[in-house]
Amino acid sequence: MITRRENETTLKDVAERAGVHAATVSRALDPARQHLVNAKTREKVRVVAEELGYRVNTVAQSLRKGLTGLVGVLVADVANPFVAPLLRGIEQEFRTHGAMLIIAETHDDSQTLATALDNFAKRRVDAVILTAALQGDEPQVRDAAGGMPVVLAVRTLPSGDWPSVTHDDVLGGRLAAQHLVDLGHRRLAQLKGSSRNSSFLGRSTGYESVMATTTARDVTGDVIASAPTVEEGFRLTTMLLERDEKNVPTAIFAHNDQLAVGAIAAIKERGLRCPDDLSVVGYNDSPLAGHLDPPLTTVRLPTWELGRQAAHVVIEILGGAESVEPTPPLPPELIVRGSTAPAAVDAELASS
Amino acid sequence: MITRRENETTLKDVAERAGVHAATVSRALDPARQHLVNAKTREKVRVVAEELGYRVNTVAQSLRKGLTGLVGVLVADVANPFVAPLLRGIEQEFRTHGAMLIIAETHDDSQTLATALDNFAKRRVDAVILTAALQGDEPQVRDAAGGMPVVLAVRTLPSGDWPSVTHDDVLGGRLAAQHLVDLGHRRLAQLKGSSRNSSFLGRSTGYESVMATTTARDVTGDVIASAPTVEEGFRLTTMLLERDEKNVPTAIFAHNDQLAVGAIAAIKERGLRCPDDLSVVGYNDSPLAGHLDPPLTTVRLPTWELGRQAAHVVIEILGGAESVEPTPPLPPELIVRGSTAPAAVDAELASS
DNA sequence: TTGAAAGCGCTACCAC
DNA sequence: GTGGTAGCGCTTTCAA
Repeated sequence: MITRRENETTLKDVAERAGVHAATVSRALDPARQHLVNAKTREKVRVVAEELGYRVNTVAQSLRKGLTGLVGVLVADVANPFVAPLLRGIEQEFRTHGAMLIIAETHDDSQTLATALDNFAKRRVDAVILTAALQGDEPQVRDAAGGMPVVLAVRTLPSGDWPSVTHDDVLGGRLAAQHLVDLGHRRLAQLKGSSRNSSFLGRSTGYESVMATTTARDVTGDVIASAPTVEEGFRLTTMLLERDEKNVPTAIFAHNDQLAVGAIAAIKERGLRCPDDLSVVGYNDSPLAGHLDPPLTTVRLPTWELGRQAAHVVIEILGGAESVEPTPPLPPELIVRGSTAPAAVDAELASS
Repeated sequence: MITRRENETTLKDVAERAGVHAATVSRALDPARQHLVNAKTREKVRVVAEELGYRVNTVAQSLRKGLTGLVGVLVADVANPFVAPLLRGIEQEFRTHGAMLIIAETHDDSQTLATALDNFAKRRVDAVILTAALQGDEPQVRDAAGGMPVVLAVRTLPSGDWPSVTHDDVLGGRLAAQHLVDLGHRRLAQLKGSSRNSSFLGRSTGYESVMATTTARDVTGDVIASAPTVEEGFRLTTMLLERDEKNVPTAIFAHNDQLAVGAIAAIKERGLRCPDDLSVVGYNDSPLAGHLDPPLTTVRLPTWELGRQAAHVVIEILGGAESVEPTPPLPPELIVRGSTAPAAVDAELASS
């Protein structure tokens, strides 16, 4: 049996002790309405409230106002390194508005996503920031969201039904591919994440757009990581390295740092060296990326800023904005470190 | 102006359409009370509720029941690598109870901690899991917590006023120190975090208990990291290496992986090698620790399990348990990798 | 400037 | 097995 909290000081208690009506206390304590109250009364109320250790009951307030000051944030995986800065950005932006964040994870499962959204809806969160949308989730989001405002962050959805704030993953993919091509690599491959995830899809698109305009070959084939993990990076790279020589890449663009780390491990395992034999580019600039062996060349994202912008869009919507201006995708930055190097003299090239 | 949500389907709407009383709908829809309702009525209500897309209003429910199903989790820093598994453990344990987590950060600032607790209290969370307590925060916690149950996790407080679930940091410190001593190191040093943080304090205690029983020397001195970051690890280690030769350690126990990474960077910067010249042990087994250069020897914590246990204690308290049995500290595990090696033949030793 | 009354949506209790 | 009533703690009219 769960026991309910007892003996809480209520508005009425304060009112009685201060010798005024509850409504007056309510007004006196609300910064937005204190001016309606006589300065003396206001002070009296403040003092009594203090004495009694009064604390508003946000639950009652929410019921009455129809607003909870709660924003639901849905992430695929709290352990993902970009989640922390994202949450910080969101929190920062909401801090002045007194909103708090309620967080749930989807683990990239549509059913879990639907359930989480439903829970948010029952709790009457004022809005949802959804960072875990996968292509195909539209019906779940539409149904479960009901009347709640939803803002897509990090990952977007093709339908365009919801405002979204994203990184420019196409640019990130281009930056990575161009860097490798510029280093003289002639056979490149991607370690791709699921294309239902718009971030990964964008990275592929960017990479491919570069490959389309060079004479370097894309030897990726149709490999896709079943999950963007170190283990998958290792497995897929091992497969790439086992191909006949003409189809082994000399440079790999991994869709995130974990895949990249797995790739490097596979390269070493095979007795090859990174970057001497193969170059590897990661994505996300995870916390210790610069201290890996070798230090990882990767793409850095302004995720904190993205969080702020997503929160800002929410604030606009809640403020009654008819339509929010589309936010341009935030540009990433290539961080060149030790895992990429000029291509070794290449048989294919030499024979031409 | 913030607009309030309109046109929500309420219990009453469902009741009218189903031709029954609201109270009946309430009973029919609550798994715990459906048995009080005639099967036919129950089904009828279910169907109508479905049709109308009815969703309980948890806010009203909470007000009435005096229970929100919300648990506040206070962390020092969401980016800390152990936060993710901790949250998962907590969430996992609460999932069946339908509770959700509301999260706030303290950045190790007492004022921020007090404010966050106050916000939790206003929102009438059912309990707080506090992972960010620092020695000296007792008054803030006592005041701000008011009537809320508080469970200390990860970090504990000397006063013993609150139940707490922790890792066995003393053991962790001993494991690290013993490992280095066993490798033959004769001059060891710690990279210590603030002793107001019980985790760091425990690690020191463990380390010192080992040092007290060997002939190896502790050359730590009174250096303490102002923050447990890579930069501080670098700065402090540089200082250690600049000392006269007899006081330069050949092995370093860093209170977390970031400090360890900074230490390794400083060692390299000075033209020395890890582990050939100096061994380094970290703490936490951060995600990419095994892929650093060199792979980091570190202490792994069962943080997921800790989260589960903390949540479990909360559930017991909410269940009305008079007193909860103290939870024994969870044992960590030493993960030996490449950053530690036998001590080089030592001048001090050779001359003896 | 303050008070009184109503009601947000729900559930506990008591009648029937 | 079901209905009625009251009330959780607050804010918002409206009236004085």
